[in-house]
Amino acid sequence: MMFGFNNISIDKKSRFSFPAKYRDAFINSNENQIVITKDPQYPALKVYLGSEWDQISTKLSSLQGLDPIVRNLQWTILGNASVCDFEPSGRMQVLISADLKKYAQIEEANRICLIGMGNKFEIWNQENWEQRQTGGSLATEILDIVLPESIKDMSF
Amino acid sequence: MMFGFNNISIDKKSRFSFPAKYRDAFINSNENQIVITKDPQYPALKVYLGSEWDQISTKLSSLQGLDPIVRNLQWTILGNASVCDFEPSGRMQVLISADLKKYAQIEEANRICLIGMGNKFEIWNQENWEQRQTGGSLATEILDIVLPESIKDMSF
DNA sequence: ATAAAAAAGTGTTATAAAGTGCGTTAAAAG
DNA sequence: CTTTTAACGCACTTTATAACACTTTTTTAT
Repeated sequence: MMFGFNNISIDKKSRFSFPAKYRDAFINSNENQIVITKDPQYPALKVYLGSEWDQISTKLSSLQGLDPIVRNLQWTILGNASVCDFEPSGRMQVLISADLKKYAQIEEANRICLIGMGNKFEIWNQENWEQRQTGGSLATEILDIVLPESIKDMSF
Repeated sequence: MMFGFNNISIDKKSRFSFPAKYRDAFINSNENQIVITKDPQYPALKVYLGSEWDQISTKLSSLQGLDPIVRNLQWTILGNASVCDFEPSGRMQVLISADLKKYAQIEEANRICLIGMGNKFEIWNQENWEQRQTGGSLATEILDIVLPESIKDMSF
């Protein structure tokens, strides 16, 4: 399990490296892939370990896509996923694509917030994160989703 | 069980050590990890033993994150947790990260209040603690949370 | 269509900062 | 007075990041 707040840098080529404290967790769970995709509610990114992603993506893609909310979630989460090969014993570096950077509004910044949420991470633009944590609301956030039964038990 | 009030020092590298009186309790419960995170209501920190943390974090991360109140709690508690390896037979020293120090308003102080609450501890800035104990209210405290059913039975 | 140039991606190294461990001194407790 | 505990200082280790070099891919111009 990976927890905690990290303010880290992204280099000129849009790479960041996971803090060393997560290395053991990655090695123990034997991960060699990392998936970055859009957060469906906020201007932020989700980062899943390969095994976790397999479960989520399998379940999500099997749902009935005629429901508009489900379809939207499928588009957002599945349709923007970027799979990165990942070497836990190495530098644990990953690239953030231009699209995802744009979505999370971290285009010109060289720092991001990487938030360990247990079985996944979130990536935030620093200003957005601070605003959100101090109670401010963000222009693009989507809160009033009425969830269909099929995904009420899923957590992304 | 660990109880009682302690006024202790933090060194230049932001480490503190648990008072020796808690050593037996740590050894008996066979803990080798300590988790420090934000208190969701007050400008203070919570300190959990590893086993206690496992329960809380597992439950909290399994909840439906599309609910904004749940998501906020997940951010605060999971997203700020700092897991420290911990040797109960040794110096019982742990590091407080810069972020957590800032949250608890203990940035420049070299003393903190460590309060044993049974199965967890709290860490307070001394002035805040005194003010709180004498009935004063604190600027950043958040009291008016309406909890969803899913977390009404949890205690943090 | 081909070659040159530019851009994007990958990997390595060096250095400053952050974190860790341990011995010594000072203070408190028995 | 002796023993234990807390606080401090120092040295060592690890980590993060910026800078640089190289490779691959894409774009541009002839």
